[in-house]
Amino acid sequence: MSPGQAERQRVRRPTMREVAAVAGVSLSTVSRVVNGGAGVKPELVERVQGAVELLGYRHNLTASSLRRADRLSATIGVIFEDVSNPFFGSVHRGVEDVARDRGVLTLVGSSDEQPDRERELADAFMARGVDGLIVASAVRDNAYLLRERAAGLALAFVDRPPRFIDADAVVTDNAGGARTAVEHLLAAGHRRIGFLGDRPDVFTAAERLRGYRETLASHDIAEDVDLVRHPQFRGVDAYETTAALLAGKNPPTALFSGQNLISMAAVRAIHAHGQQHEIALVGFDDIPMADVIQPGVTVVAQDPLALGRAAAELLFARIDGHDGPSREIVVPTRLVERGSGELPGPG
Amino acid sequence: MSPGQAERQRVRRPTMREVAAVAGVSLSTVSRVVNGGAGVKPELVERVQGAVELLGYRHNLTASSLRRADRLSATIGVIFEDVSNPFFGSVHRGVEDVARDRGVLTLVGSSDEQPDRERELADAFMARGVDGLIVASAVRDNAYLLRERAAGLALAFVDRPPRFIDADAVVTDNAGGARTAVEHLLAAGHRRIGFLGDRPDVFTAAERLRGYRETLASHDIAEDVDLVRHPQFRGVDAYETTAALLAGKNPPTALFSGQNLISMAAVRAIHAHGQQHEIALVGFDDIPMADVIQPGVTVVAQDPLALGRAAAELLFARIDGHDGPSREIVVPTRLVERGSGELPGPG
DNA sequence: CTGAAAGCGCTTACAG
DNA sequence: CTGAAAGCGCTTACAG
Repeated sequence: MSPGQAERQRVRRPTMREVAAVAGVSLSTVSRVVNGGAGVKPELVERVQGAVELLGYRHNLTASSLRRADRLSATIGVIFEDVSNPFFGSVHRGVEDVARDRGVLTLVGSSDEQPDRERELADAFMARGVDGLIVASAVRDNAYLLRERAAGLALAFVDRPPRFIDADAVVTDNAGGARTAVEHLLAAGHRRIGFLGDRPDVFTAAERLRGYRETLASHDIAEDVDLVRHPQFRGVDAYETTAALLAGKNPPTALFSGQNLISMAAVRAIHAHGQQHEIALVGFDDIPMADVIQPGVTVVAQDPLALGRAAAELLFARIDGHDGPSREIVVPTRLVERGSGELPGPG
Repeated sequence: MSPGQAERQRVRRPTMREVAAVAGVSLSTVSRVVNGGAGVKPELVERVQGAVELLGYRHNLTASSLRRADRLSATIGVIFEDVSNPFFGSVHRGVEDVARDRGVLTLVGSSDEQPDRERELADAFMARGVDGLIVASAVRDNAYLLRERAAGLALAFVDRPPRFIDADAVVTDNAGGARTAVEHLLAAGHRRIGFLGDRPDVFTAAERLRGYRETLASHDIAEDVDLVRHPQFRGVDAYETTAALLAGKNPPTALFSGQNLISMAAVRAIHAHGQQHEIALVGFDDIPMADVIQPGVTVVAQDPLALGRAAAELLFARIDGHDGPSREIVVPTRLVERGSGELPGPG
């Protein structure tokens, strides 16, 4: 039996009061020393530090922030669709890097694109007294956050802008990136370009679809509704959706896939049917190993790290008391030509 | 100007005391209702709930857990090497899934494999009163956690076992997986098999190297130290290390790469030199799009989701008071043959 | 510069 | 079944 584990319930963590007793000073003095020691005689500082060392005292930030004037917990909450999606993994890292410089920790949760789950997470974060919330929102209406914000919660949206609430946001230039992608395929001579993307009630998907449509329209190409597909579930279903699209009677010669997991499935499907040197493809958002696949997968890359960093910076500005009008930062995309997007069309 | 943001400092969140006043009951009764309402007259429950609704009262878990007997914060801390590494993204998701079923939230941080950063994170989590810690540790000596555990912190190690502290752990069968990989390459006729892996002071790297060595020894193949390389930095440097290894005077005919990011770099280097159909490769840990690359990348796959889930389950058992001896769960690997590992050797 | 006292928002014996 | 009181571990006016 592990003695440490067995004693879990018995041993108590020393308190400031006990440190004070050992150091022979008052509770107030210990608090002052623990919080930086401003205006405390060096001799007392030393005595308190000795007692802290001796007892193994650890500051209780929970009790501290409950009593402190600013009420800050040095903790923020982050809501993503799925922490195991590499895109959000990088956004997460961007947030963490900025938060870390401020000594702030991040609570993270996955909504799985379910509104109820998103609200539950927001509630749970609030109950734990987070100073702010960064959210890649999956709901149609973010008004549920109005009351929280009024109660002092700082807010920043990332990847998708807020709806029915005025708040800071950092988004990728989705429509612009989609235009770049489709223009690129048109320039290679394609006219029948398929679109694969999330349901359009996801903001990013709607924007990318809009960019696709606008570009076709500006080239006087009538939209063929049969070429626009929305896989219900990512991964397997996107694979089948791609396969079905390519097996249709009048298939596209090129594809624009509007999300990283969908792109991976589409690439897989095209390769499975041996059409990787015939069907052109441009994906929105970069995918791993895209340069090693033959042909290389051309993408309109996002900058998820920058998204996360910018969102955290906007959030901390609010936490610091900035109360100017809401800001929206649009992060540009970058076309990365690797081969699949440069396959010539029939035109 | 956004009115909500401007009023951040002015509006206060209603307290239980205010709810009590509005409902015309005592603070105690409000507390009882908020915590489930056991033993409170239905009529009072209703009145309290009405006041809660009216005022928009939100429970303050921070204050609650400070006063509660169990002291539980319903929050755990998780330390990874890097949250943007897809492997840890999946481990994270496994942890979250189990925690979510219990209403527990996760604080997450990246250590970047730096011992100081790991200790800082552990301190920061402790200061915020987490109920337990799941850690993929990067330090040589985890004794720094002894005092925390004695003070009641539940502990579970994931991906790497604890050192100098007796605690629960969930690890992949690293040596066994490495043996499988190297046996597979030997069976294909290879005798000169290179090893690419993290520095051996990382536990997983040492274990995989051990599996590699044991397998060679069991086949009476003398180790060639020139074939064992430890890229200092992942990514770019692993690429160059691979290129240098293959460009040597007596290069290997096969590679065993001991980590996902290193495998990606190795695949990239092999392809860049057009040797993807000559140099066999088996990677430890699966990599994205491995099935689409030509030839497909053979790997010994881990199950990161299972690692995360199991670690969370061990942790919650401790949080629930289980005080049996420490347990170690070893998660098996799975060989996934895709082509690169089946390229024949000269033997 | 230091300490005694009040109180952050809540839970929990205790008495009625 | 309900309420008044004490107190979780800390910070912060306030007085000395």
